Amino acid sequence: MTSKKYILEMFPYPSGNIHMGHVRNYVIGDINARYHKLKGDDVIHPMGWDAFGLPAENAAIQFNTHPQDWTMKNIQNMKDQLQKLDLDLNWDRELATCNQDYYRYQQELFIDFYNADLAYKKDALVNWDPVDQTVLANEQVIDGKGWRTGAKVEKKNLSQWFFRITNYADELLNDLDKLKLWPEKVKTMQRNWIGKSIGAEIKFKIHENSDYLNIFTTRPDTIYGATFIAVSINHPIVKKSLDEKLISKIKKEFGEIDNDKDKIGFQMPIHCDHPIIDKKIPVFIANFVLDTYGEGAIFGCPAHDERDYEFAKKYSLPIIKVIECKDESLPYNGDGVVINSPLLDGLKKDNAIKEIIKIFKKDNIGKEKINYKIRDWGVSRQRYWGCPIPAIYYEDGTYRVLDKEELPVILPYDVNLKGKGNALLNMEDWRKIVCPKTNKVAYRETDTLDTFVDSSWYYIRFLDNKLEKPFNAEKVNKLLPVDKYIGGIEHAILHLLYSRFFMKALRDIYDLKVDEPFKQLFTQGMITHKTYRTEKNEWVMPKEVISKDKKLLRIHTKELIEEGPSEKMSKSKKNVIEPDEILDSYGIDATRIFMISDSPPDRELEWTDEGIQSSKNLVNRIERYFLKEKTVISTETEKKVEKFIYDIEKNILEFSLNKCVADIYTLFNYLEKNQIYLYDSNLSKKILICLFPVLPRLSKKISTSLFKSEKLGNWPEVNDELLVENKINLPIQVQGKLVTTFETVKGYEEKDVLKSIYQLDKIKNKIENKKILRIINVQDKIINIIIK
RNA sequence: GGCCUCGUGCUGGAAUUGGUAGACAGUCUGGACUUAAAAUCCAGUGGGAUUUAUUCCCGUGGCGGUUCGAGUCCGCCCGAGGCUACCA
Repeated sequence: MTSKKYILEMFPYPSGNIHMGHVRNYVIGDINARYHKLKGDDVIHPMGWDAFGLPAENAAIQFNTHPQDWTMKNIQNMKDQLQKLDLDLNWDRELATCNQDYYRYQQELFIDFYNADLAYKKDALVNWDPVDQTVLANEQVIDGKGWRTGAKVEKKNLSQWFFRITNYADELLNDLDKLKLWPEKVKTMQRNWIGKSIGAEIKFKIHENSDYLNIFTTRPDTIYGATFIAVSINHPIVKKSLDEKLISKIKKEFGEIDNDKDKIGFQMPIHCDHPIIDKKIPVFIANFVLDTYGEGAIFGCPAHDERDYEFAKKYSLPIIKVIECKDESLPYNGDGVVINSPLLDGLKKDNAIKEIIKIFKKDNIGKEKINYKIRDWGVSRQRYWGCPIPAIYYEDGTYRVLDKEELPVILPYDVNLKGKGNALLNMEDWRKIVCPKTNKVAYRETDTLDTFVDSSWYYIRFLDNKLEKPFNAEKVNKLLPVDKYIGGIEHAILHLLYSRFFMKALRDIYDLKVDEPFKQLFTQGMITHKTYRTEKNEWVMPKEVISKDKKLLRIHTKELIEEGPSEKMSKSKKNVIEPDEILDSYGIDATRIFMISDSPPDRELEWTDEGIQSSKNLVNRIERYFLKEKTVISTETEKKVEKFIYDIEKNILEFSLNKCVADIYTLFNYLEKNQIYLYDSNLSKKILICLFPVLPRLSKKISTSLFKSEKLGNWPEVNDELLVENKINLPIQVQGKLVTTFETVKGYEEKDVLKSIYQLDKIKNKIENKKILRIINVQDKIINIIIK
């Protein structure tokens, strides 16, 4: 029975050239795709381009070109390089996210999301790069500075589009358990990112007026220990209580601290009533309270929280112990018996939490609450080179999301990128339209979508890349999830979480039957290389380094070179190996072998000259082997070949590709050592088929010369009978320690074996004059003799 | 600080998932071939001891435990890497 196999590698950003990391990624996928084809499966193995994004704009400015031209040129170049690698890809499925026939359907999806209330617009504090005049994503802010400009990032209140990923927080979390074929590490990272905490929401009444302050806590059991309230500077209560001038002064002070772990606060002219005890507690604005988590307000319990403790010490606030512990161990945030809390005394943490929530509920001052760390996904980007958001604004400030009939909103080509900020803002002709529905003047949205939106659904578009709808629901139901998705761990959270969200959202909008986009995720390791630098601390490319008299020298200048540790290949350290050059010198097969030998594919692979050379030697050796004249073939040889088929298949399926290489060596070591040559026998056919996924060129070449055909048929069925090895070397232990092995056959009679081994000198020596207490015979595996 | 992953020869790594530790490869050493180098082929390559053998002992970061038996399971400790970081 044939089945479908959708094998996908994360599509590349067209930066200009394929690098070794890509090669490793695609070789791993390609071996799988080729194997499944040989098994007779319907294999989908597409390739495309994650083609929108800021680097294109930067390059356009730098090289005086256009992002589109730059991107298209890169795509062509990289496609040529991929084709040189001879990967078995479905090029007819190719897509590029910057093409109209992709992004116009993304605009449709945006409208779907909007209509389903999964896309919305709101004012939000965003990271604003004052030099580039653009919003930056959180991950583009490094140590509070813009990654490109190095300018200190400001918080700015802007109206932004969001996707309601928080609607799916619980499902995204729970469904991780269903993803049995995902690395545990990635799932953990996603769990942490979603950050579900169970606790309580408590209403604190403001003493001076009738307002309330909501506070989220995971430790309501410590409520008696609350001695202050702290809120974020952006909390609405701040605006109500203080004037603008003072607020900006505090903001400035907060911004000026050197160590951002230092805690400072400002006491507000208001207080809160403690919800249980009859007392007032002060309210502070504190720099350590996050406005993006919980309610942006906390109650401080200094005795049982490190941050609150530090803050209380600094501002001489009372510290009340409510969990039993030694005074020296304060702040103590562990479990324990509640004290100094009349309604909770004697209870342990869990019970105390339950009890206090009961009391809160009864008095209507609080309830249990689940809080998530994950925020809604801000998708607006003030950049030109992205998918235009299909919305328009009227002069009165109202806006309308377009209807699908009004699509596409095409990204204009003639822009001036030299100005500051989003080039679309200056495109008056493009921006200004007359709304066909109202006949009113309107302006197009100039923000474009985060490029992570582009990559959140491309795996669906591949199934029908020319369809005049975003996707074909029937095909999605039939062909998704992707069976094997291969890529770098750096996408563990963002891309993979966004894609999971998209799949679930689309499922709900279109009534699809798919819950998760990727059934199996395989994260390949990076490729490392030694680093080299001159005494002047200049990085030097490996190909410029030669070894002479045990010293490393730079080829042309003869400068002395110092060798550094192996690190991820990077342009900045120049420790890169160019795939093109390797392919030219060693060929595709040797490159493929090296990509999977030595290290398991999910771990680092260190590039070495010896490694690639010995891979080439293996390829040559196999080619030479098949030139030798045929010899007599024994059953034992048949068995070895059968074992090879079984092992290599198992190892391909388990992504243990390094072991596939070992299987190949083991087989040819056996054949050559015993001078068994198979030439044009049936066994050769089987071997060549099994070599094909790993060494396609070589396998084809030998097949053609021996059998006059490139294709030798499907993956061979493993003959189980030949796999069973009857003869075994049974390990014999005395007192659990190996003494010798005994050659016998499977299914031996225990007493016969014992009789024979008692005659062996080694055993005799050990058990002479001793009493045999017990014989442990694990049939066909081991015999252990226990003596006294 | 929190969470996760992982500690096996000189190196990358195997080990049927609790049953012969070190497969396979690289490196290095010696030998064959060669005018020479590369390639190729042969032998050796965890540590130690000795009577040099079809020998013995030790050995999977450390200590302890479970078991007839532990690289594998459990507890504590040490170390490395990754992610995340004032998440209330």
